[in-house]
Amino acid sequence: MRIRKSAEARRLEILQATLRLAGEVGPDRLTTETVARDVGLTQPAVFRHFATKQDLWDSVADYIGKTMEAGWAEATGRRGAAEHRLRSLVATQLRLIQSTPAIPAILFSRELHSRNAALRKALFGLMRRFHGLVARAIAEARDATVFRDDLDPDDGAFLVIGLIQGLALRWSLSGRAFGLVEEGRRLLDLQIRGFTRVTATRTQNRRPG
Amino acid sequence: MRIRKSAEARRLEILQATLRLAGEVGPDRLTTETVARDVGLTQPAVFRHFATKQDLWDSVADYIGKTMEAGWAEATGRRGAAEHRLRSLVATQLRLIQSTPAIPAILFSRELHSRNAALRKALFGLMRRFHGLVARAIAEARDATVFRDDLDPDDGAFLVIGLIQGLALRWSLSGRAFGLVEEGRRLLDLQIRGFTRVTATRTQNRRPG
DNA sequence: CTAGTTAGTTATTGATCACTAACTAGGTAC
DNA sequence: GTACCTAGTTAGTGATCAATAACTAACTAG
Repeated sequence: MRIRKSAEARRLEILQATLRLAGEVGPDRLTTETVARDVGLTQPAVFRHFATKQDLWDSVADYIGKTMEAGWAEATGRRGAAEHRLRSLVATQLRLIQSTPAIPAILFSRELHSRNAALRKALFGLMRRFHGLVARAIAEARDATVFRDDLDPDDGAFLVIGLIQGLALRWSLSGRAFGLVEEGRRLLDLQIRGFTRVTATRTQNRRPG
Repeated sequence: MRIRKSAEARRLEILQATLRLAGEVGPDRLTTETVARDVGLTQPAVFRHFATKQDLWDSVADYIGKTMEAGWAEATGRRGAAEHRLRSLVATQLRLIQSTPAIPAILFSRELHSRNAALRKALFGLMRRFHGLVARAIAEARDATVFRDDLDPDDGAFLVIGLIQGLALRWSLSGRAFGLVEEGRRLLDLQIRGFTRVTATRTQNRRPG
């Protein structure tokens, strides 16, 4: 059967299928045949829309980047306490990973990186931008005397990002057996408790484990 | 030229070459031809020592596991404060990653996982064992009233492991541009400061940023 | 010295891919 | 309704790999 669609609609279909399938079989094992079947096309039809497979990956990276930036803009745009903005950033990122599990798979895939330096640079740049946003939220919370004043915002942001990445990896290896966002909230609570300035009167004990 | 060696010696040579090269070109892009050339053999000679490539990967995973367990045993064997054991565990792991950069590459490689469920399970099991050791050290430090008593050891261990993984990923993406162990020590200091019980009299301020 | 074993070789095969060439049918402008 | 454009098709190519077949030279036991 031959179903014709507009070039633009097909491009988007192929992009999203690639992204979804990359999360299932792994970025490097994903063939154009698999993508084509998924969107209901023959394999060569993919090359009507993307000159090379590399071009397809570049577009995917671009798509991920735009999606992330949009999410971050929304999370940082809302007014409120810096600590709340920090939570919002992390939650947004985890939701994005949960809905698009290919993201860590692509980020972690050394294959794609060594094959394509541009993609690696783009992903590294994205990570740096996210780090900047997190560090900024931490710095503001520190300046508002909510976080300890000996807390280095850059290092704090590295810990928060490590929290996300460790969680994403464990989630991935576990076969996506738990809720990323809920687990993330609990861990972030703990991490933030460690960041928080402790006044002399406050002792906040819970019963031990 | 035909250089004969004992089967056992060759097996080890091939294993170590695979491990090293996996870190350079990526686990899934690594061909038996590349491995063979590296140890000075022809490609089919590899199959004199490993029945299939899968078998080679299984052996690599086993080798990594044994190396890790040995390192952990040494780090936890030494007597001393629980907090010191925690630092020792993290430092050991980072040293291991620094000397064998393929480890995160293999751990993160979704390709290998989807192709080989056994490998994935083995790696997940290793991660769980490490998590157990870290959690135990944290629990002991908490019971010794060094760490806060509302600190859940499992969650604390997840944060510490996230620290390692985030660091390893950043190190890998950055082209291994910094010292893993030093950077790790600084971040672990920060993380442990967040775990530490704060007595009412202690305020520990440094000048801000 | 000889027979058997084994770590190596060269040559080849079959599978899997990305990508191309040549053709075809659906949509649209006039 | 005809000419043109373009999103599709089928068929096929060349590259890359893991793995095999058949043979060979080095070592080793008797």
